[in-house]
Amino acid sequence: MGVSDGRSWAQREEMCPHRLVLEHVTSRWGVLVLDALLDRSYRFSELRREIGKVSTVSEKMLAQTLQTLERDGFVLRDAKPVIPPRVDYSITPLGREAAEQVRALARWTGARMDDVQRARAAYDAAREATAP
Amino acid sequence: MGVSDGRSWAQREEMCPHRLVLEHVTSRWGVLVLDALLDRSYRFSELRREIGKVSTVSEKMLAQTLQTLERDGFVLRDAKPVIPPRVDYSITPLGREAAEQVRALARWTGARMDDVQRARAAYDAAREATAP
DNA sequence: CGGTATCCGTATGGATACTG
DNA sequence: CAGTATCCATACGGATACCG
Repeated sequence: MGVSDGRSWAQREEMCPHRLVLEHVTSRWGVLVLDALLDRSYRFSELRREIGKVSTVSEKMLAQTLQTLERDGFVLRDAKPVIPPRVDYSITPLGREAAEQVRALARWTGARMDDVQRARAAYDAAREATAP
Repeated sequence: MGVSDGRSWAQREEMCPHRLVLEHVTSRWGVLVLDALLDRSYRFSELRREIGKVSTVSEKMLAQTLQTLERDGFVLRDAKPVIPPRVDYSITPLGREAAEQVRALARWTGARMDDVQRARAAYDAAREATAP
């Protein structure tokens, strides 16, 4: 298992297995993929563009993320045997449960951002007073 | 902002701010710290040992994680001016809200592990059939 | 179009040593 | 004990090229 085996640390098998799954769904791109698929299914490039509205993702990382989520049973991959190729990604019932919780958490952070901002301002101010 | 400035990518300021906060609470060690502090407060090394039951964390990463969570207003740091030093970490009301959701998500993944395992087995079997 | 393969710079984070 | 500072291996992930 070398440097470029294409698997993130969150995909290798160590520690308790459910920690890994948690890492998958809360990973950088996992969150955005699940959130997008919660609303509707997407084709690969379409999904890349949708996610790109928030943060740019490379093809490699998107493919990797989708594979991981598919293997875990959260995402369904439907490759139509047509030319040009067409692959649709949708969320599974299991994935929906995960995605809803992830989205709830994301919404919560959004809603509490002002509290966080104030906490940060206070923290930074306190540090500036001690170490100017 | 160089190589060893001690801040993870999740701590640098890019993309929508609430994505950053989400990264903080769902980060590798953030999850474990919040989960531990949800039950009671801990001293630094005590917390390190507690988390170590699941996965070993370096002093550096634990300190970094605690600082980030403190700055976001999720964790309260109480440094007693005694010798030897004693620092207690506890969760704030805001942090509790986050931690409860994170714990719920963690519990969910634990509860659904058998579904995930089956999905993985099916996925792997399908791949083995195609590319033996 | 929807990927996979390869290369590669660099942020990430672990080990160690040191300090108050 | 509770950190900070430093060093450094590596895995993370972006860019590019190419294939079915």
